[in-house]
Amino acid sequence: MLISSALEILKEGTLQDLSLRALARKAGVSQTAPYRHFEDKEALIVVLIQEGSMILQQNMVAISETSADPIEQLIEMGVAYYDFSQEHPAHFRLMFGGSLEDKEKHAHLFEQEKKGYDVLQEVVGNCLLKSQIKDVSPQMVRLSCWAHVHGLASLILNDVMNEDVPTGDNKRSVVREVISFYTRSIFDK
Amino acid sequence: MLISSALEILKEGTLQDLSLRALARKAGVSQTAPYRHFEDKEALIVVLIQEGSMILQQNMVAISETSADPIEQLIEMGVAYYDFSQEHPAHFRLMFGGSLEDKEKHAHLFEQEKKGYDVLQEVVGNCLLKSQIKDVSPQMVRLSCWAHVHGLASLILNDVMNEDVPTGDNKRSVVREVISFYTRSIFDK
DNA sequence: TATTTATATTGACACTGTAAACATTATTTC
DNA sequence: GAAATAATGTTTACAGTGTCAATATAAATA
Repeated sequence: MLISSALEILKEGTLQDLSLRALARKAGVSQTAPYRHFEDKEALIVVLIQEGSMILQQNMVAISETSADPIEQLIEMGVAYYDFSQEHPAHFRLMFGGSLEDKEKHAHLFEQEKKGYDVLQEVVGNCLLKSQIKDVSPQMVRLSCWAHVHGLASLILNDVMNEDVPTGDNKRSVVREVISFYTRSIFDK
Repeated sequence: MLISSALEILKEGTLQDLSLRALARKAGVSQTAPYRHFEDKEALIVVLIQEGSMILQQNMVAISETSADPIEQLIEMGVAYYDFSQEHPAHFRLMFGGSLEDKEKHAHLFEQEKKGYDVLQEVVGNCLLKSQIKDVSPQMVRLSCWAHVHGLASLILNDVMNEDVPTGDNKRSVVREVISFYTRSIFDK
């Protein structure tokens, strides 16, 4: 299918390397055939973003149900966010890399994102309740949480932190350690 | 000059819209003339990244000298990082958006980045000293700090957090608030 | 001045997005 | 089943792109 071909291309290349014509070639079809399925290239990207938002949101919800402790939930959601960035790097980059021209036009895309965001809201709220922190707005805290985990995922995905992040398998355990450190620092008293 | 023209184009467009030919047109010169100045498009991007790294590093160092308290330093450095992302969005995206094919080939680019990173290292080290935190690796903490601020800057730059981040001028004060909240949570006992 | 070097130009090739006109196939409706 | 309709595909074409090769000119140097 066209979409899976697109992901295949993005697996080892950037947005630049993704072309509707290459997709057509992969499908063994004429160059303009994909235009019967996507109005233009942006429409293809939109579909990919939708797909990615769906996967991410599902992962986050699923993870949030594996523990009763909100702080544990938050940590695992963070790790799940990182896992998503590693398992679906193309989706991740499209979703958060500013791939679209005018966000206004595609506001509906963020509906899905907002759902995952609401889950985060709830968990963060529970963490705050449990830890008797006052005088902070829950929105501010969830922004901080998301930013922390998002930055971690972004930096690692783009190979920016080679110095502090080891290569290979223990990368993930370092990520868990950092997220855990952050979360406990914020909420444990 | 070619570079400033490039930045002008990137000001209202993505990497896709930056073309050597458009640069040539802006300079009123033939389409292939820019190839006397840049071996290829990637070489242009490399120069832009170098420039960005320089600016960012200078800003960070300058800011770190305006206070004696390491925690204040760290907060101001975070805000400076955010300011950079807003004042030089094109540079920021190129530097951290995975614009280059093979990072290996351009390892020298990260020398500059490492310098800013060393400054961060030092400030974080001082924060840890002051706050008598034990049992954590300074590298892990600086990774967390950078990730937090980088995520914040990235999300805002890419319009992802419209819900929690107000539009306009008070955006910056929210950013300062979040960074301050984070830093104090981590280091103030 | 003569020679090297830096810069610019023209022309070409293989890509890309995308539009228009046309052809084929599949699906639905009678 | 036959006819009409919708979905899909093809060919051709245009403008824009990165980039190379060959050529010309201007600037700097010997």
